[in-house]
Amino acid sequence: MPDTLHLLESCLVAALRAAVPSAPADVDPQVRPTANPQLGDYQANLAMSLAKKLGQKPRDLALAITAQLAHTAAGVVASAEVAGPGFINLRLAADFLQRQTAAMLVDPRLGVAPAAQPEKVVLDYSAPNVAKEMHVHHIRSTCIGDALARVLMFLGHQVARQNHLGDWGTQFGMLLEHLLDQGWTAASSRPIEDLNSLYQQAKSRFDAEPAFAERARKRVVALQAGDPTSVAIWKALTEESLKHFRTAYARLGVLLTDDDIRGESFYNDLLAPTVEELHAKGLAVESQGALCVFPPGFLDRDGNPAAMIIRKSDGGFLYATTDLATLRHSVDDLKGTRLIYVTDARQAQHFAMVFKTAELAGWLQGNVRAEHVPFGTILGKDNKPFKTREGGAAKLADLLDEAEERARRIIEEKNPSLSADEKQQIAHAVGIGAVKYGDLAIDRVKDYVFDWDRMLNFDGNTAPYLQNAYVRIQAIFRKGSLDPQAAAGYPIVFTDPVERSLALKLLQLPAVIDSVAQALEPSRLCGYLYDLASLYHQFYEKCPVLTADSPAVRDSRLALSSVTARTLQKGLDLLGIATIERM
RNA sequence: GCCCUCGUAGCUCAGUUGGAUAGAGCGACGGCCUUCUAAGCCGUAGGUCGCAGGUUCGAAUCCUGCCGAGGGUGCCA
Repeated sequence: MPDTLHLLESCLVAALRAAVPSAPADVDPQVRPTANPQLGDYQANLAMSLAKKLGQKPRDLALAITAQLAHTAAGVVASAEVAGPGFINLRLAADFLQRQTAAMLVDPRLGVAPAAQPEKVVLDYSAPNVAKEMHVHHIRSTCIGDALARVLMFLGHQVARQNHLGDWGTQFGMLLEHLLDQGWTAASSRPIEDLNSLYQQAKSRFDAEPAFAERARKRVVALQAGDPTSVAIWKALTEESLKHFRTAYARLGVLLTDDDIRGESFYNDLLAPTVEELHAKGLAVESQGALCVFPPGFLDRDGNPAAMIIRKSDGGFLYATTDLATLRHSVDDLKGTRLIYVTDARQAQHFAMVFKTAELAGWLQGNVRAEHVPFGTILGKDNKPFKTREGGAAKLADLLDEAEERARRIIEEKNPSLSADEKQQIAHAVGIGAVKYGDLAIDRVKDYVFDWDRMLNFDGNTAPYLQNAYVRIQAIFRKGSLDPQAAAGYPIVFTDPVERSLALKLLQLPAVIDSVAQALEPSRLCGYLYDLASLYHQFYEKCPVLTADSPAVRDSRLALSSVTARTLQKGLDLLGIATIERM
C-alpha cells in the first residue's frame, strides 16, 4: 500500500511543478498533520517558505498550488483551502482513508515499508559492569537501546547488537587484588550480591591504602598480560556476573543474549595497534608521560587544548583507547555504516572527542557515521539521582520486584476473579511494561523523576493505558466469539467523526516509525501510541461494535478494532513491551 | 574560567526539527456504568513557554547576552 504521507507529498510537489514549472523537483512540501482537526487532516506549508524564492506572494502561490491539486491529488484530497499567510489545509477523501485503512488491516507490516536502503547498524547498549549488580540506572541504556534495535530491525536494517560489558581495566586490578588477599582461587565462587560488596571494599581500600592501590595497578598489567591466576579468577567473576545479567535481561524482556557480548576484554588485543596507528599518523603525542590525542575544538580547564589520554604513563589503556578500538572494529570487521552508542549524557564530550579523533585518523569517512545517543539521569522525588532510602545505589532487581508487586496489588483489587497464574502473568507484563514505558516515553536527553504513580497510572501516557486499550479490543472479539483475523477484508465505513480520526491516526504509523529511526527517539512512538489508544477509548465510548446498527457498520468497527489492536501490539512490541489478553 | 545539556500549568511531562488559539496526566471541582473491561469517557479551573534582545510572513522551537539547575573539563568509565 502507498504510504499516506508520501503520497500527499508527491501530490503537492506535482501540483507545485504544474503551477510553477521552474520550481525545483526536490523541494520539501512540508506536509504534516494539522494541530487543529477543525482546519483539516493535513497541512502543507511550502508556499510560505518558497514564495520569496519564486518571486510570488505566498497566498498567490498557495492558491496556484491548490488549483492544481484537483488534478494531482484526485481521489486522495477531497478539499484544499488556503488559510492565513499561505497554509494549504487538506481534507482527505473519506473513501481514500477507508481504503487505506482496509489495506493496512491486511498488510502484515501495517503499511510500514522496509527501508529503501538497508544499512548495517552497529548498536552499542546496556553495558553493565562485571562484578557489580545492575542498578536502576541501567534500565536507561538497556531499554532505549533495545527499542532502537527493534525499530531499526523492523525497518529492515541489519543490526549488530553490542553489549560492551565493563569487564576489563583498572577496577579489576583492585578487585582481583582484594580477592587474592582474601585467599581466593579460581574455584572460589560467590553470588553477585557478595561480589558487589567485595567490590565496594576493594574500592575503599584503593582510595585509602596507597600500597594496595599500587598492587592493584600492577594486577591490571598482569591481567592484561595473561597471568593465569588473574585470568582464572577474572573468568569466574565474569561467569557469575553473566548469570545475573541473563536473569535481568530475561525479566526485562530485552533481545540481548550472550552472542551480543563484546566486553572491553574483547578489544584487548586491538588496543596496542590502535595506539600505534594514531602515533604513526602523528595524531598521538606524549605529554606528561602519557600518550594523548588533542582533537581540535576542545579545551581543558586552563584553556589549553584538551587531552584525550589513550595510554597512561604506566602503559595501561583507558576507555578512550577501548572506544577507538571498538569503533575501528565496528567499521572494519562488522562493516557498519551507522554506529550508535547509547550511553549516559555525561559521556557526550568523550564521544565527541573519540569521533573527532576517528575522523582525523580516517576511520570514519564516506557514508559511515557515528552517533552518540545520550540520555539523562533518573532522579528521586528529591530531584537528586535515584537512591534507596538508605542512600545506596538502588538495585534494578529490587525495582522490578516492586513494580510487579504494585501491579499485582492493583490487579487483585480490580479483577480478583482471575486465576493466580493469570494474575502473576499480568502483573509481570504490566509492572515491567510500566517501568520500561516510563523510561522510554520521556524525551531521552532529559533527567526525569522516577514516580510510581505516573508509571502505573491507568490514565495518561503509560504502558497500562495502552495495554488496556488492547485488552478492551480483545474483550470485544472474545464476547462476540470472533477471531480478530476474521476482520481482515471487511470494508471500512465512517459513521462517526471519531472513526475517521482513528483511521487518520492509524495511517500515521509509518511516518512515526521513520521519525524514531532517524532521531533515535523512542518517545515519539510512545506519544503516537498514546494518541492512538486515546482515540480508541473515545471510539469505544461512542461506537458500539457488537451491537452496531447494521452488519456493515459492525464489520467496519470490527475491522477498525482489529487494525488498532495490531498497531498497539506492534508498537508496544517495538518498545519491548508485552500485550495481554485480560487485565 | 571554558564547553555541553536542561528550564513549558501547583506537580510530572508532551509539543511531529520554524507553523495557526501551547497540549496531556496527576491533584481540585462537576457529570457519565441494567448496555463490548468505569483499569474508561465528557466537562470546568489552572500559562509572561526562566529573563531580555535579535533573525522573519510566523519563535516554546533558531541566534546573542544574562539568571537558575545538572554535567564535563589528563592518567575511573
